[in-house]
Amino acid sequence: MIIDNKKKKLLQKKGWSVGNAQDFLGLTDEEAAYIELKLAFSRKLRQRRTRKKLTQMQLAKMIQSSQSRVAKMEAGDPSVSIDLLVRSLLALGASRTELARVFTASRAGTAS
Amino acid sequence: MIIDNKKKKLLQKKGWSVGNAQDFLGLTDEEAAYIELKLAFSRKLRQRRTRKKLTQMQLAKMIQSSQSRVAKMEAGDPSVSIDLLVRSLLALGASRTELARVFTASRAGTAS
DNA sequence: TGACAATATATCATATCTGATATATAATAG
DNA sequence: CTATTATATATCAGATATGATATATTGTCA
Repeated sequence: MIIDNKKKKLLQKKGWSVGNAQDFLGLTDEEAAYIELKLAFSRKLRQRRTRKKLTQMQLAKMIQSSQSRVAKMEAGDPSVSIDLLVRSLLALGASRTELARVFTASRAGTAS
Repeated sequence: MIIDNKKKKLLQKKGWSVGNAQDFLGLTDEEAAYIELKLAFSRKLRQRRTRKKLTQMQLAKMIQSSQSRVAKMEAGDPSVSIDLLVRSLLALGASRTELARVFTASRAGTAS
């Protein structure tokens, strides 16, 4: 995803999580869906972590990572893979059902 | 995931997709869940592709990749990320709901 | 205000993933 | 059987992601 990363960074510069992504830059449907998905996982991660009253540092240790990377995960940084997000959520005890819900609840601002 | 890759390869050597993964090597719950998840995506990808009567070569072009990588994706090769699997599925037109179902239908042999 | 904890952002060496290529092994048709 | 097409497996250079580290920013409490 060479081009996408640039696009994604641009997206982040504006506070894009306000609305729904979809092509206000030249994003294809897949690209938009993929980005939204990652952001949905980001939100879920922060939600899980804060609900458990864990600091980013504590979570970092749990998953053998660093505070800065946790911050990036929660910020939806382009340098973070879905793999890492999923593994982190699993480490936080997220169930399959909960992970599945992330997909259907992807639209920004969906509670849960 | 340094150690996991080795474990995963070992898992593949045996025809492990028969049963359910879970710690018959020293897998933690998260590790097992993560691996099963990836395999579930693999199965879904092949399903989507064959239903559309596409060859691996054709799919490869659709996602700017190579036939060999598609084969690896469908084989659940450790060198394939969830990101790539998800992006491929999106390119094949999979809906969010369909992706979500992958999570809950992860146990080997679940139809759909 | 200042001190302290939490989070954010930047950079970088190394690990991992990726597309490409080559080649091997099915699978199918003639 | 032998072509032909599809799929699998191996290797590798280049691309991307990762943990670590440093530092900046943002709380929060006294």
